[in-house]
Amino acid sequence: MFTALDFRGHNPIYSQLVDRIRHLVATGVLKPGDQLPTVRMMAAELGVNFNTIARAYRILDEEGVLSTQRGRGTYVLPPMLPDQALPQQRAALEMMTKSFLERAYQMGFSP
Amino acid sequence: MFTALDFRGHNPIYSQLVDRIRHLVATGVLKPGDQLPTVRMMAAELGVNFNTIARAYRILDEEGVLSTQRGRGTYVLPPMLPDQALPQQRAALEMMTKSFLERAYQMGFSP
DNA sequence: AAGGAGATATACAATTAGTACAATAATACA
DNA sequence: TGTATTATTGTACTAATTGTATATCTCCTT
Repeated sequence: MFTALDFRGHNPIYSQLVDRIRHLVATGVLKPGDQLPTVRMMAAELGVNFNTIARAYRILDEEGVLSTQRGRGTYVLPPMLPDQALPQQRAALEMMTKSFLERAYQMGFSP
Repeated sequence: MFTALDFRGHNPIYSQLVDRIRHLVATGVLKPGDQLPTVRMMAAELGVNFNTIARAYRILDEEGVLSTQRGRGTYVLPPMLPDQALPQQRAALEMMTKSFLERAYQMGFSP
C-alpha cells in the first residue's frame, strides 16, 4: 500500500507521502481508527529516514487527518466536515469546561 | 462502569482512566469509602497492563481523590476542604485555568 | 560563495508492558 | 489463641515501542 514512491522526481518524499495518505483516507482504503505503520516501519519499507515519515504524519496531524501519539502510534481520525468543525469544537470545549469544574470542585473550591 | 476506553487516539489510556474515575467520583457514582477494582482486575477488564491502571490510581491518589494501599486496595476518599488543597494543586488548577481560557479564546469564543 | 529546502543521524521523551518485590489480609494448623 | 503459610494487592525497577527535537549533511538555486 505504501510502495513505489518517486525518488527522482521533483516532489519531496514527505509531500508525496502526505498526498498518498490523504488519498487513501479520502477513498476509504484507510478507515477511521486504523493504525498506520510506525514511522520506523514505514521508513524501512520505503527506504528513507524515519524523520521524513514523521514529517508527513505531523502535517496530516495538523490537518486533522491523523492523530499521532508518542509512545502509542498514529491513527486515522474520523472525517471532519467543515460544518461539523465548529459544533464539534464547541462540544469539546464544553467537555473541557465540565471536567475542569469537576476538578476544581474536588479540590474544594466552590463556584 | 469501566468499559470502552479509546485505544486508538488522542489521550493515553491512563489519562482517560483518570478523567473517567474523577468524573465518577464527582458525580457521586463512586462514593467515599467505595473500593475500586484491584489494578489487576481493572487491567483484565480493560485489556491493558496493570501498571497502566496503577498509574491512574497513583495520580488520583496524589490528587487526593483516591487512597491506595498496598495489600489492601484502592478506595474513594471524601471530598477535600479548600484549605486542604496543597499549594501544588492550586498551582496546577491555575495552570489549567489559563490553558483552558487560551484554548477557548483560540476557538473563537469570548467570555 | 551563500542560502535554503530536503533528508538524515543522533539523542530524547512519553506510553505501555514485563518481572520481581513488599505490605497487608486471609487461612491453616498446632 | 497464636503463629506460620499462602493469597491478594499495590510498588519499584526495567525494557520495548513509539513519536519528537535538534544538529548536520547534501544538493540545488542564485
